[in-house]
Amino acid sequence: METITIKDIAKLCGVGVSTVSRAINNHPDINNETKTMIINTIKQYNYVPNNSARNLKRVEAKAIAILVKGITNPFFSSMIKVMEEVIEEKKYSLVLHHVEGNEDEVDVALELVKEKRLRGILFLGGYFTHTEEKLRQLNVPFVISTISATGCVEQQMYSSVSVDDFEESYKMVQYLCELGHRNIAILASREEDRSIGRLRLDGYMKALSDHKIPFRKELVLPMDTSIEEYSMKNGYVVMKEFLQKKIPCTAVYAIADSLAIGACRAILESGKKVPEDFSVAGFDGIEAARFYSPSITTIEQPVEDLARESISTLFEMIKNKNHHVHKIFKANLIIRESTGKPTCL
Amino acid sequence: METITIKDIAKLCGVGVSTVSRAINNHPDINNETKTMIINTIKQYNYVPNNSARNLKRVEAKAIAILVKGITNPFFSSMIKVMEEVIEEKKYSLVLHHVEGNEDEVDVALELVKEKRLRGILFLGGYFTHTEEKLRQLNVPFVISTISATGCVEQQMYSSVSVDDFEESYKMVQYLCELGHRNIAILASREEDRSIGRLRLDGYMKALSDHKIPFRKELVLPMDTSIEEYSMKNGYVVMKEFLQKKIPCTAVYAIADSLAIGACRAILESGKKVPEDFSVAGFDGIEAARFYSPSITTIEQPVEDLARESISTLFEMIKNKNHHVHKIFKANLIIRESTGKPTCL
DNA sequence: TTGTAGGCGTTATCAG
DNA sequence: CTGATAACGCCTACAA
Repeated sequence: METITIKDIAKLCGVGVSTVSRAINNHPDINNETKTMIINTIKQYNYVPNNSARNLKRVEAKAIAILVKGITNPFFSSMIKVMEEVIEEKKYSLVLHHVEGNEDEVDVALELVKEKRLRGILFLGGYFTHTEEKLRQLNVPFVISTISATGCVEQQMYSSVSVDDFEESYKMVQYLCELGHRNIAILASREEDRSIGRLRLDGYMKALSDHKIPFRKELVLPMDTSIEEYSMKNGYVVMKEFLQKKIPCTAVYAIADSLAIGACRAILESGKKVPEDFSVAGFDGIEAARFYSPSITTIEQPVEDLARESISTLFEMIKNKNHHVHKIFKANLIIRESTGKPTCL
Repeated sequence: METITIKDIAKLCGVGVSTVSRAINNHPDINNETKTMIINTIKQYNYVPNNSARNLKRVEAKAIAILVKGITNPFFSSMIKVMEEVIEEKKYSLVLHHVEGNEDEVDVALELVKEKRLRGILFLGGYFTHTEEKLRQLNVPFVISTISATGCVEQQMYSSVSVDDFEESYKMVQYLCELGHRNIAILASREEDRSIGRLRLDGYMKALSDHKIPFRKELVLPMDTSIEEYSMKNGYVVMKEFLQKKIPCTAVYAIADSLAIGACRAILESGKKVPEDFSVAGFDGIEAARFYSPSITTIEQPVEDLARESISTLFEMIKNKNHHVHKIFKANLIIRESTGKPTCL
């Protein structure tokens, strides 16, 4: 019961291996009868072609990969779902690959390109601060989705699709300011973060300054590095600690919905109410924010648009190597129950 | 700038390919100087070995795969995290592979085994109603995690690790009964479900009957098949529809926390309260259930135990082909804010 | 310690 | 329409 190969099938059918190959791959030049005959024996003997051998030989597969850093993120899940559909429509095969926290997504990509003969790559999540040299090695088209192009590398090399994290963050904080809040805490990312977390923090700072509200460091609450990033628990723990300090504050803006939910819980447990005592706002527009109670005011990213545009941009790049775009989508401020005017003016 | 291979490196270094291979794979029989020299040129030319070629040649890699059906499920995410750690400790490499909704997990496994020369497989999620014949083809050890062994195939072929879905479900419904509830609705899976959804429903029915409560079909609310299974939205929509019927009912038991959260929201929006008007309970013990407000009473699956036992069982099977176990863990009933005595007796 | 040669399972090329 | 046969890129005897 050793592994059965294409040769075995060929022998069994009394034909050459190339004929079997043709049968498997739906090649046109093959007699219909021999084909069905071959297919039958394949079924009978449960023959499964070896993908490694295929990939090795094939010049270029019609395959693209999605590299996801942070598969837990429910926001990515919905993006992937849409992408899967589109890729299938295009008759491409999809390699969905998860990048672990300590891996370098570009290194992973480099390997995968060789292994699977990819035509293109889609990066989802991660920080994406890579040297130009490294990106250049990746000689297939790629688009960075969901991460604002921070402009640290040459933009002619790739495409990106995202919302304007700075701008949208500004929008949210502006909304809070206009409600009358002046002491707005922000649940932010770790201080070293140079990616979206940073941009969202910058948006917060700009909005404050435009509303003549002095920036106060003690209202910036970075995530706890000992707990999983962007988790509800992280928001909960950080908020709990903040509440103990009794720093005057009427609103909390979390740079992710999950953090906002955790923060709400911490507030409620401290005997305070949302939005009466604290307004709480999030970012992303995940399902849980909508069903939480109170439902969470958030910036809803246009998942469907982001996903579709990412994919179609990638296909465009595959067709035309010199094509590249940096597309920014508008997100929506969705006002829900968790925010309101400050009561304790 | 064509793809660079091991031959190129060999030529560049003025050595044979085997020497390069030895350098790459940390073989002992190699001069240290030549080795560092080779490693350097590899770095300089950004050479990356082709995994397809490697897999093709390798007899058996130290690799195991996790096949996940339903990567969205936050419960699986936490399991995977633990498994990753353990696998790394054991110096095995992990192939994490996502099975799409319409794919057959065993077919996928069959391909992967050949492609990657796997030593073992771990199945997470899915329904797992496969013919014995098909499972037999899979001639590497595998363990089914999280899914109760339904006993429809010979149990000597594989191992399984899970909680007793029937028993735990019974526990929850019993708790609700003992609180005094007699009209308990269940948010269940689709009717055709023969897997955990069915077992949890059976546990519900048994508990009712043991408490002399007649089973009433109108209190069984199957998920909406047009919406994603086990999503908050599904729970929300189904519950909303149920509430409109005004069927007498004081408690809702959802077979997943996500459904419970959606249901809570529907109840709250209808102007009723949890737990005063409706007690709501879930199953799984996901993070969101803990941070929701009201926090959700649930059956918490022992994630860490399940994950560790799954992996160690698999390694045991790899060592000893005849080894197999069907391990059942106890889960914990966690009583939180969403349940209480019925007020409208 | 190092190099040469053969083969892993496919597909592509090119004669028949 | 079909069948040899040569790659694909790497690893591993085996010989040196």
